[in-house]
Amino acid sequence: MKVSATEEYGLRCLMRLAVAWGTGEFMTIPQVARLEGLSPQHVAKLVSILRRAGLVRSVRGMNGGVGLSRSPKDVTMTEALSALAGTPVRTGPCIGPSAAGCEMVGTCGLRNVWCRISDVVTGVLDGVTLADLVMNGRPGAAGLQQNAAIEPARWGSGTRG
Amino acid sequence: MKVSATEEYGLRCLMRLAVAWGTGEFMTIPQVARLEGLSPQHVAKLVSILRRAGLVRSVRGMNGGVGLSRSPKDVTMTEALSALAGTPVRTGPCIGPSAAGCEMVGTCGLRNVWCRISDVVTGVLDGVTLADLVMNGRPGAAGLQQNAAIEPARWGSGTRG
DNA sequence: GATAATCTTTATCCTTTTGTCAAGTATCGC
DNA sequence: GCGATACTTGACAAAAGGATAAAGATTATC
Repeated sequence: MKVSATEEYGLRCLMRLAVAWGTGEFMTIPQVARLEGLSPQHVAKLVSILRRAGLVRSVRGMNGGVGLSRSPKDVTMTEALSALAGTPVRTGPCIGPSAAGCEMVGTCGLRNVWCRISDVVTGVLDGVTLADLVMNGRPGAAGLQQNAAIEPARWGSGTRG
Repeated sequence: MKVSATEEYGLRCLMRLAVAWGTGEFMTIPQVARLEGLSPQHVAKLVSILRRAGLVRSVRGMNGGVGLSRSPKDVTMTEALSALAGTPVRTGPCIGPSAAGCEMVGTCGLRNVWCRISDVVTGVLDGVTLADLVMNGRPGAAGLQQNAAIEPARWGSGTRG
């Protein structure tokens, strides 16, 4: 069971935008890329996925940028992962060639476990918002804000969207 | 977050062997392959992983076969998935190129969530044995035994290992 | 000892996932 | 309008994971 790179990096980008939401609102893709150590094109691809899912808004042209389309407090990890991977937890029950011939549908013990796991994981993810991620449930979030300040958004005073 | 094919099929093979443990003890790789709709070579590879991990025992030569090395009641899904994938849950916290430059180690909200998820998933997996998987927690396991009877093990009377 | 049945191992191919490149489109400021 | 800045998109390359093929090693039976 594994978290894909797209999920991990996509969430990290969302966290950066969540920090920016509290400071200068929008960031540019190169800024996010630099902070995360990724190429701008890579971040652009992740952002485009998130934009199509409605989690991120973008403004093209000079002084453009990307930002969350709503408050970090209103975006759960379940939503974020669903956007990035289609569904937060992709388990069997019957993947691959044996699916068609699986004579155990409905009574499959393995399937039952996958369902339980999906439930408990979704339970955790539902309870965590982007705001929680950034605040980390404790005052340590100051460290995050510091990082954001390295490359402050330039449009802090503008109203956007 | 996703369960890999190796994990899914590996567990299914273990379930077949768990059923055989209660009937004729050992099965051949082609038998397991036929029941699961996989190629014998593919099953052989999965079995070899499980064998190296100590979960499966094999006997070469004529009348050989593969079987669990201990009772299905003593093998948890945590063990099985650890054998098949190195660790039951592979999440970040810091995967890929941004790992080295991650300035948030220790205070990373995302990492904390991954840890919580790993904990709850492991909690479920620890509580499920191969015997539970096969019995499905209810009397329906009869269906499984029927399937096993399609290709019964031939060495039911022999003592092995 | 020869043969057939069976597991073992290595190499190879295919598919999916990741990541990059390059061309395109939109906006602002002059 | 022109150029600089930024996002958008589709094609492509690299890497990882999944599946197959083929040759090898081992054992029971005759």
